Amino acid sequence: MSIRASEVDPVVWKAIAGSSVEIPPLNSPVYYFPQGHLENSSSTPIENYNLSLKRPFILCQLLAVRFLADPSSDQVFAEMSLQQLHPSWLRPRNGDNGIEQNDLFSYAKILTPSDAKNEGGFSVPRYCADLIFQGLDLSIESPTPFQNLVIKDTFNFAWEFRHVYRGTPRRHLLTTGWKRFINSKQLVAGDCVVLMRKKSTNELFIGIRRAYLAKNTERWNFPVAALGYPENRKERETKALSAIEAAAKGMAFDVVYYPRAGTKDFVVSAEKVEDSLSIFRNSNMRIKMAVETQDFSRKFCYQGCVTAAISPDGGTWAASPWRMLQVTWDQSEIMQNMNRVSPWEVEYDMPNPQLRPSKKLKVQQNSGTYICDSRSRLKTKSSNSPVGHLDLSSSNQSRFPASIQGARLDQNDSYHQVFIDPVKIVVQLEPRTVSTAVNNGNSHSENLSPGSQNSVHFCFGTELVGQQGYNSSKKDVVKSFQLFGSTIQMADPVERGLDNNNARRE
Amino acid sequence: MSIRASEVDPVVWKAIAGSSVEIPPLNSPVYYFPQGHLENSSSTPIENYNLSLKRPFILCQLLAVRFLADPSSDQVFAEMSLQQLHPSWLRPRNGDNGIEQNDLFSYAKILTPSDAKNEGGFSVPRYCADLIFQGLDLSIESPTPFQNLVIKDTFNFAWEFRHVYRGTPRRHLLTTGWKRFINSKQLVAGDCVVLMRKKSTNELFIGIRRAYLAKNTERWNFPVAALGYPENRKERETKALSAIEAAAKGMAFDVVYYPRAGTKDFVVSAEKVEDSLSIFRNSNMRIKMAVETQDFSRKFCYQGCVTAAISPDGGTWAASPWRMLQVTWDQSEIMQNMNRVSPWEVEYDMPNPQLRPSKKLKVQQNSGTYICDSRSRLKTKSSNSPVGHLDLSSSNQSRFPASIQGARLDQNDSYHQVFIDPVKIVVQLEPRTVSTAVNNGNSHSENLSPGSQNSVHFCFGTELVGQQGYNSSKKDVVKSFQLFGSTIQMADPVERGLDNNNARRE
DNA sequence: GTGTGGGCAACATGCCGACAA
DNA sequence: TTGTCGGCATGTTGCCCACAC
Repeated sequence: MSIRASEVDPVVWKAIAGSSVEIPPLNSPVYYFPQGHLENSSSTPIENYNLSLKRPFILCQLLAVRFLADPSSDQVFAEMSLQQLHPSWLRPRNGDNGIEQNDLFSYAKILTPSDAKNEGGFSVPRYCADLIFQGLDLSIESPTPFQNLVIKDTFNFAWEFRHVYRGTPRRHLLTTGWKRFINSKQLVAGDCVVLMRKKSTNELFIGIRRAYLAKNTERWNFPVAALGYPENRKERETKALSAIEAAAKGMAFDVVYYPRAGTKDFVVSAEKVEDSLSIFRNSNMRIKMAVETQDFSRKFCYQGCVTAAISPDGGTWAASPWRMLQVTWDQSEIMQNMNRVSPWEVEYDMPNPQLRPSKKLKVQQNSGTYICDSRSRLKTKSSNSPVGHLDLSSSNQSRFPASIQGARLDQNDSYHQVFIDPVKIVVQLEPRTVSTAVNNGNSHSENLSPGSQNSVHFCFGTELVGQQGYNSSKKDVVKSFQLFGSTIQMADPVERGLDNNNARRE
Repeated sequence: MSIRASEVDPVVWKAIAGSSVEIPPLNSPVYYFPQGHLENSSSTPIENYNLSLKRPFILCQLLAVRFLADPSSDQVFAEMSLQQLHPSWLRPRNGDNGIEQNDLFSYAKILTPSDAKNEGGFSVPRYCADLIFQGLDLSIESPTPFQNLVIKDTFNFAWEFRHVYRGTPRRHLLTTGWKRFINSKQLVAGDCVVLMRKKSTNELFIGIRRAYLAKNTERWNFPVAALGYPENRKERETKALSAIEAAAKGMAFDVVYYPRAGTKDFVVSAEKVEDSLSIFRNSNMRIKMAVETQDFSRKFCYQGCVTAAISPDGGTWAASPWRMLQVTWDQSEIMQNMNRVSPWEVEYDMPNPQLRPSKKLKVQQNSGTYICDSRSRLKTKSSNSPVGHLDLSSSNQSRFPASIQGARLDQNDSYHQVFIDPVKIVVQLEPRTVSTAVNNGNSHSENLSPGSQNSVHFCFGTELVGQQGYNSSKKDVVKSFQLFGSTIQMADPVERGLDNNNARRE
């Protein structure tokens, strides 16, 4: 596939991929989530894989990114080279992956039936014309002033369109050349075209993003070699599995990432993940999530309520934060397939802005030491313990004071215990003590008793870690492990029914 | 593929496949040539396979035939079920494989550029119209008398064509509907359409045979799933190889046969093969071969001269008669890719008709005993000797008197020795003594000396077998084996340069 | 401001006899 | 007899404005 794929200007790539896609900066530390990789590459449910991974996430360095487009489907995708990160290997940050510069205007429009009809042209919204076709001479006299535009696609193939500004009232239209374009690209109503103009050169670009929202429609018969075609799923799955295998061994590996509706970025900035996991949260906590509008040109914030944190209690994905949060959305009909999200996808509604960890605060706090970063990163790689898939050791507890300090600076001074029911595999969030922090006021389930459900304890926040570390007295029944700066306790399932406070700790 | 393939009326199938295709009668004994199977299924040169077969041909019984068409390419092909034949298993002959009945008129025409042009119609040759569209009312008054014809394709899909008889001078044309047909079938100039009418029902049929003569043209980009598409070659090759494996073990096996230019039938009537190999021949012998005209509706006889019999002197295909004869054709420019043919494909020019073994003579001779058949068939299966790929034993010499008698009745009383050069892998035919038979008069190379080339001796004719059998005195250097009623001597390569008569025999 | 429909002109398709090989 | 060409009728494409939401 690499042979056939074509390089795309990163800025153009990003505009086509959409605003919800985030490619971390080159050489930055990232978390690689095999679960997300499989979701993105395959149609097999995650549960059906029998992998043996030490942990469900791998801290990596993003060594290289290639921004590509698949000629057969005209869809953009990315290849990323990753390697498991050892802090001593960390290369100097070079934040430029090519898509940060702001040299591009872009406008996305979902094709209307009229746009996609075989006879007609393309109706250019006024805002789009002003933004992209700026500088056209519209004063040419009748009849039908027009000029031809040359717009390049992701393969640098130039398409010529006749642009007219006519009708009563006047409007912008692309006529001659448009039919050839939609036929050639096999576009139908509902697909999205992205019109772009590079500020510096005034070059015009056009990209397309097909409407793959409904997976089981006939649209999947379209020869989208790299995307949904069943024949290629197997191949992609195989690739993903061998990437995971290489990743687990610490070898450098390549992943292919297809931005498309329904799947998430599985290579996520380490900072983002750690921030999200170090933030205080509780059950029924109000959250919001920015979701792309249908034409993915803008984002819209949906609000909802965390009802549970769900994670398998065993197997490969045990205690994985991937899609950990179960959310009930206020507009549940719109957000039907968004019920499971990962912590770094959402923002927390904090009435008191002081409670929201800001990047600036973070930077101050970490200046010179990267306390928070090193804390969790060490956890993901320091363990040689063969017990299970995650670090189940307390070998890093000597670092906790630093992490506690870091957390305190974050003002996450309250902590919560999370109880996993090993049968339902549901983690219940329950607020515990509140020390210095102001509660967010939405925890109306504060007294909800997990009573009969506790067996594995997820502990968010950091004070708990310290307390656990120093308060633990019993052994051998409960396993504890480190997850992103939290100590996680795994109780023996037979202990189910015990009061939380009686859950044994190591 | 079988799932997608569609059954075709055997008579229609045969008309589309062409006159050079011969499917032996059901339950009849046939020879299966793995070489030919690979040629038909794959593009890999035969030499590159590393197979271990006891012999390069397998006597089988044709258990079943399915006449099919591939929906994606609209090409006909056949599936045959075969099983290695033990005489005791021979089922009663039931000669009806469905394609012997003569209930069909057919006419084939290669599409002209005008026929295939997107604008025009199809010009129906007068003979075709008389034969196929017989009974049309051509007396309808002007302007443009016409009537619509319904013609079914190989999938029983009915196409409607407007037939007109017009122009000055008058001619038959298919107009409306024709364009849709050629576009739908993706026909181009050079492809062939076969028009058919069933006599009994007056139903009309249409089949197509694509012009795959030039293999490395763009035409191979056409999605001919079952035929030339590289992706499917591998699959077909794998199927062929597993069929060969099963065949070698004596298990029943299925083969898929694609009639197409450049490859030959690889399941051939046993009688035909045996007849061809028991016929007297010599170097520079005049032969003729019936080759289909380009529209494969008729045959044309080309004449030529056998210059050599070529066969590998070792390996899987040692001494295989498949494409054994090297021929120089009188019209060499037309017959460019026909330089290698199998003996059963050609006829021998015999000025004296008494010398030509006729079927009637054969039947008389074999009545009740099938001497000739059982002779060669036993040879192909009687050996348990592990020495090499063919029978290298003399264990059947007790049967030779019968075979000699059979051969004598065939009046093949002269014999010839064939010398294989183990380096050039070329078998030279040389006439030896002529006893009762009249020479064909073309053997102007009678005195050509193979001198320095002899090492393996192919002996055609049967008297030689007897002579060899009784004259041999030396051992251990030369291996001899039975091939279709001939004893074949393999000399040690180091013996090259010896006079033929000194070649050691077992 | 923008989607859709009807009118209509320009264009493409494909049927025709003429002609020639 | 039949392949191909130019002519021309017919059907289709796609540009245009009007109108509606």
